[in-house]
Amino acid sequence: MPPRLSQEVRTWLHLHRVMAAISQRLTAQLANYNLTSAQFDVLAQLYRTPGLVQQALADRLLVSKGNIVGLLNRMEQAGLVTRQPHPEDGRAHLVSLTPHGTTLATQVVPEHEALIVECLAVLSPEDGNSLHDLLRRFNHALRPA
Amino acid sequence: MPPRLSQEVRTWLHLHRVMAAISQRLTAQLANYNLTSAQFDVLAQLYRTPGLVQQALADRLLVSKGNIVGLLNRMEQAGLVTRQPHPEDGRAHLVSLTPHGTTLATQVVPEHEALIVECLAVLSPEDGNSLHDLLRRFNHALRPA
DNA sequence: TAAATATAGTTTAAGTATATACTATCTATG
DNA sequence: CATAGATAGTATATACTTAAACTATATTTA
Repeated sequence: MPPRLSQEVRTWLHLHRVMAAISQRLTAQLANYNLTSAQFDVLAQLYRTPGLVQQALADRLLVSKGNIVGLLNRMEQAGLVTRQPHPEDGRAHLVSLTPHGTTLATQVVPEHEALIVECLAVLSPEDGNSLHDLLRRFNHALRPA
Repeated sequence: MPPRLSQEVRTWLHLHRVMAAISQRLTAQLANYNLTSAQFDVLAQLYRTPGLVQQALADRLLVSKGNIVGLLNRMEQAGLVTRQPHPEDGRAHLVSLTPHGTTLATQVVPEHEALIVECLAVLSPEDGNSLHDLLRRFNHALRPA
């Protein structure tokens, strides 16, 4: 007979379920554009910050550099991004959106953000503010350790 | 020049980073026992609720039933779980922990929960309560849609 | 400057995850 | 009872993800 779960564990489970519920909707929306969530993340990052090197992309998306390689291979294949040699660093590649990638981003990034806003809107404005503030502080407190 | 991100999008990004930071620590702890996070989830679920059928396991862990197949194959290989024919349903398999799996669970489940508690402890008790309450309500509000 | 070290990107192996189609069994309806 | 539809589990194809080893280029330092 296992003991009742602590509040902390239940918080962690709630966090998982909230992420899962929202991710599911976002993934479904992106599927309309033949984009996976991982590919959208790359697209949106390059849309906001053009001309990143692969390692910078990995750092910003919190994934390994090896992950980025396969992701960019598939997105290059799909005509969304290009890799160009870095003018100053012979090891690095500058990654950019193609015109097609840029066009897609201008369409899908705002829709994606609108769906996030819609998901968050199930909370009252006060709760939304509280959650944002708590998560921001939580994130900050977790950083150094 | 992209516009500033909305508060909702920033909340979503904070959620991602908090999950990533905590998941990283949990994954590192589980690696000491040669367990992946996915395998731990199966282990802990069977520890708390012995004798589940594969589909029930998939439902509780919010993953596909196909995912469970490969997970159980590897865990069976590692001597952690067994599959037995269901006594009343010829299609189903009852999944149980082996003695080795049970022993491992009694060790690693409390350590895992302790690390979750430790991560949540970077927040004040009041903030911890607020976060739990907000996420519980958020989760509930997201459910029907 | 030469050698040691670090970094950018790639490759590989293993695991995770989904959707889809398939088999076997169960359940409900005619 | 027969069959039509639902469900449990599996197999396959594709994609995501990491860690580790590797190559090539930069940087540091002796």
